Parts: sequence; C-alpha cells; structure tokens
Amino acid sequence: MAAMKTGPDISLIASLVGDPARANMLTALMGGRALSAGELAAEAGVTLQTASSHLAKLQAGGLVAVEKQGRHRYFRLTGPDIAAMLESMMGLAARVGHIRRQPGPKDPALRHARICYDHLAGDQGVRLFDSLTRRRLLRSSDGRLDLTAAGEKFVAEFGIDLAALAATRRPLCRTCLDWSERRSHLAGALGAALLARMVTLGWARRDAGSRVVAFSRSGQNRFDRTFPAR
Amino acid sequence: MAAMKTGPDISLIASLVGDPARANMLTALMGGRALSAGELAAEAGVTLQTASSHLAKLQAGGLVAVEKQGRHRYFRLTGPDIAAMLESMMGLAARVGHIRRQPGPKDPALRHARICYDHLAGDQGVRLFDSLTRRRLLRSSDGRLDLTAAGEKFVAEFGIDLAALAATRRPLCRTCLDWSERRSHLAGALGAALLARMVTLGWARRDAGSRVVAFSRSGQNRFDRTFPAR
DNA sequence: CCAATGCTTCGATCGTCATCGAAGCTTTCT
DNA sequence: AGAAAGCTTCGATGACGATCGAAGCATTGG
Repeated sequence: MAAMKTGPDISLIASLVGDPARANMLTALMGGRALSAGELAAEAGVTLQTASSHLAKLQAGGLVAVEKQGRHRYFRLTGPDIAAMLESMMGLAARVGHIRRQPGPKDPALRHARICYDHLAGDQGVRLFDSLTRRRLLRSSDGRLDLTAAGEKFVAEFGIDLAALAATRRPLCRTCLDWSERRSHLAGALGAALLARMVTLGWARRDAGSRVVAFSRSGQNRFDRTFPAR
Repeated sequence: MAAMKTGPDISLIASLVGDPARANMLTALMGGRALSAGELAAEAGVTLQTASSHLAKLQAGGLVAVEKQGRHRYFRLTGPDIAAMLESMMGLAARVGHIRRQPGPKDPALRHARICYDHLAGDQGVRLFDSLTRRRLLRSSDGRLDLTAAGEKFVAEFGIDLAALAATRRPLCRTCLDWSERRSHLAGALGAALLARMVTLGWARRDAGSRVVAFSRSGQNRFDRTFPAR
C-alpha cells in the first residue's frame, strides 16, 4: 500500500521518454517541424507498426499532437516546454556520463549550431544570447526576460516584426538551458524569429533530416559582426 | 539496426525516473537531506529488497550517491541539477494533466512553501525571488544571475557570510522553474543559504518526513516585511 | 560471543510492453 | 473503379524488469 502521494506524476512522463525508440522520436521532433509517422519510424529505427503504437502513447500522454493532412499524419511536440525538458535531460545525461557510443560525424556540427524546437542552440545560440545581454539589448528583471528599448530598435532593424510577435500568445523571450554548452540560450517567440530571419537572410540553412544548422562562410561572418562577443 | 544516434542518451535517465517506486524515492530526496534505504523504501511503498535494487540502479545511473555511516547507508541526489530536472518534469506533468489521484491534505502547504533540494520553492519561493529582483538586489545580465552591490549589502545584513559562499565551487545564484507557480525561484548557494538562515531565525521549520516548509505566524510576518511584494 | 539491526544478494514468479507479420482502413492518384 | 500509399489495428512472441521470500553479510549493542 503506497503512501498517498501528491503532486504531478513524474513517472508517467518519464516512462514515455524512457523507451529508446520514443526518445529518438522526441529528439527528432526537437527539430521543430512536424514529422510524419513514417519519418519518425525511420528516425527511431523501428517498423511503421511499432512507431504507430509509440506515437499513440506519446499522444495519449500529451507529449505530442497530431495534425491530419490528407493521407499523412504529422506529429509535433505539444509545446516548447517539452523541448526544454528534453534539453535539460540531455544536460544531465551528459554530466553523469551517459554519452552515446560514438561521438558520430555530425556531433561537432550539432554542438556548434542546432535547432532546439524552433530556435538556435549550441555554441552559436549561447553566443547570440550573451551578445544581446552584454550589449543591454536584452535584460532580465523581475523574473522576466525582456527587450530593452534599444533592443526593440535593434530587432526591428534586423527585420523582425515585433508587433506580429506580440500578437501571439507565446512569451516573447525565454531562456533555455543548453546541454552542450551548459549555459542559457534564447528561446521564446523572439528566439524563433531570430533564427527564421537568419535563414531568410541566407546566413544559414537547416540540414534536412537532422537538427544541424549549417552556417555559410559569409553567413558566419555576418553573424559574428552582428552579434559581437563583446 | 537503429540509425547511429549522437548526443547524450536521454532514455537511460528517463527510464530510471520512469518507474513509480524510483520516482517516489527521487521526489523524497528533493527534500535535500540524505535518506536511508529503509526510509526510502517506506517512502516508495515497497519492501527493503526492492528498494535496494532500485537504489543500486539509481546509483549506477549517476542520479544518487551513497554515504556509508556505520550500518546505515544514506542516499542523496548527486546534484541540484537533478532536483531542477525533476521540478521541470513536474511542471510538464501538471500542464498536460497528469496530476495525482487525490490532491491530498498536504498539497496546499506544498504549494505555499516547500523544499526544492535545499532552497525555498512554491509561492513563497517565487515571492522571494520577485522581491529581490524588483528591488534591484538581484540582477541578471550576460546570462548570469548576480547580486548587485546593494544586494550584497542586504544579504550580509540578513546574516549570511558571502565570503564563505563564494569559497564553494557552487554557483551563487541560479534560477529554478517552479512546478506549482510556473515561475522562477532562487536556487544556488545563495538560495540555500537564505532558507537556512530563515530556519535559524525561527521563521520557519522543515516538516519532518515531507518537503513542506512551515512558516510560523510571526515568521510569515517578518518574511512579508523583509521581502515586500513591491 | 551472541543477538539484533540494516541492508544486499539470490532465486523464482509474474506482468507488462516492445516488436513485427498480417490484415484492415482511409485517402490520393490515374 | 482500381491501384497504390500511408497508417492503424490485431495477434502472437519474446524479453526485460519489478516484486518479494529467503538467505547472506556487515555493523552495533549487550
């Protein structure tokens, strides 16, 4: 007879993530785009039937949502907080030494710049966040993270429509803990918009089929100039 | 044949938390003190043998560490980041609706003030954090959270030896996401020291056998005066 | 030295769940 | 309408792991 426990039930969520196939699917969905059941099956290395079963459980558990489009069913994470939790788990796993067998060829690229749901993470993500705060374009006060007046000007000049972002229900600025850098990077609507803008400007493109964000040579230069380290 | 994955292995960590008995033990350890195998067995509602097996796995996974003291073996979390991850999972579980069967009698008390590893969480924890930042005693810049000059003075007058805290390897100020309030509260060495000081001052005492922090009537009054909402 | 306490290890049992083949359902394309 | 694509459901199999009784090992106390 278990003692009467109170509070949220962690173990349900954790057991969903605890299966390797599901963990792979969730990691793939951290790329931010909605993926079909077939793509997720390939990503997890299981057959379509098995993947379907897993996805049904993830959906029942509230971790993923589905959108029907024709004969496809596209799955996505139900929110950025799911991605944030996964990143924090990765940080822990890295600290206690549960690194995957082989570093893998894409590993350095992932550490340099990757997608975290819809914003930039890795070395580049942390540098972006540091640059913005060091130049007082971003400030955190009262437990909230906000753009300063100078920050709003800067972002507008960078080509982002702040009014449009403010219209969404989503918080403008959030922090997200980076597993590879163990520092914070910028999430929230602004984090997503900044990455989107960089892609539009041709600085970087998203590597299809992975979370890698590949900066071009000139794009990297412009990034360094626009978001200087000091 | 699973595709070659890279990065930290989430599923190992998650599967450890995924078992209800282990999740209960970890939640109990969020209280911050080291607990014996017997206490943890009672907490989880399993026999001693089962608990022993679980604890061996948690130890192998790097989530808990053990200290031998005579014929007792005391277990504790291997770091504050474990507690932070558990809190974030609770936040998620609460959002997607995995709340435990009965709210339970201790639930309101837990939401008001509880231990999160070694610092104050819940409504009181969030109010403490808000008050410090609103009065510009705490400021976050450059991705780090730091005491201002005024903050250092305030903390010293509150009876905390900052030099001693700085001597530890542990970060002075950290934020931790609160599952019940969905806001940040103060963690890190300072967060721990503030709670310890309040207990020393007799403002509050830790409810044995739970994570509840019970403020006395006068202690609550002094808390409200020392950390005003605005 | 013997008994009691605290915990671990062994062994056996039982459930649960991941997995995939096969069949069924729905949508799209021709 | 027929065929193909995308996915789910059904059913069977197999494996892992949670659980506890019983025995074993260490430490403490008389």
